[in-house]
Amino acid sequence: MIEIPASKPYAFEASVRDHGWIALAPCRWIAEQNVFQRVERLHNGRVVLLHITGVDSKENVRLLIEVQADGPITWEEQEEIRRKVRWMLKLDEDLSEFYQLASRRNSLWKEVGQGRGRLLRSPTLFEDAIKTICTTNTTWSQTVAMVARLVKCLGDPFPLNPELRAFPTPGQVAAAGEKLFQEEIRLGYRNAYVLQLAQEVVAGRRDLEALRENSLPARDLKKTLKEIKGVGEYAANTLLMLLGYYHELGIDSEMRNFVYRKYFDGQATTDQEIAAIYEGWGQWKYLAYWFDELD
DNA sequence: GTCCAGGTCGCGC
DNA sequence: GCGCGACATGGA
Repeated sequence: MIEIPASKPYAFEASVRDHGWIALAPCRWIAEQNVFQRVERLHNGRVVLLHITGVDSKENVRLLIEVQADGPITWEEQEEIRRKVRWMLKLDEDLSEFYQLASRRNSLWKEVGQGRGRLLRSPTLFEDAIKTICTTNTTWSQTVAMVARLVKCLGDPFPLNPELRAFPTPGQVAAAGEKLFQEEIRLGYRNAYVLQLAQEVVAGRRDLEALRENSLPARDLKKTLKEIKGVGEYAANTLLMLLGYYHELGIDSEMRNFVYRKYFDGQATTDQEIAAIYEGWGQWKYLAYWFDELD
């Protein structure tokens, strides 16, 4: 059992579930046990099953990670799991300013300040980029199905239960031919985008994971993200959000419909007017959107 | 059959 | 910069 202390406020269950990402393979929420499950392929190729749960105590929240594997876990493997879980759960992000802004709002926002907002993300930007591409111009149920097929067809199996599979590596995606994508994985016209991205990463022409290191200003980061085929304005801002930059909204049909209903009496408006709604949130606009609700 | 869903690309202007 | 049609897939 690996243990990670998270400082309060931190609402484990809400944080993990507030973003739809929990529904995308190889992640799963096990409701009966309050457990976040994920199949993870470690750097050395070993596939393990993680069961993560949060235990509330006075001083902090203890995250307990149960690792199932086909044998003992080495110290290096433990450290990799620790690092990946910290990243997925965004434990190192400082949300205090967001909470401060929320506390000035009405009581609906009070709960947000109780430790929500650490939206779930994937261990790699490669995985999040593909998942984000799979949310564009489709329905959520199809996104879930697309990602499930990608994992099922290409991911490495968990040895103790081969039906559970890890998210495929760039190499595994790149090695899958167009035919397999067309006949089995069926991402529609996104097949070509996902394949191209994987090929670029494998060829060393695109270092996605370097973008996770906070070394670029948000502006350059966004420009780099939009160079990915299939990533436009919405997807780039969504990836920026996952990377911890919330200053721009990822405006999609879902957000438009929500804002029209809540703020414009159901009437359609421009994206500029949508942005104006969240202007007061400064650097936290996109995060605020996630917790805005119809009264 | 038609429309469209948590958009983006490539084109012409 | 902006407007527009095309785009795979599957459900209503």
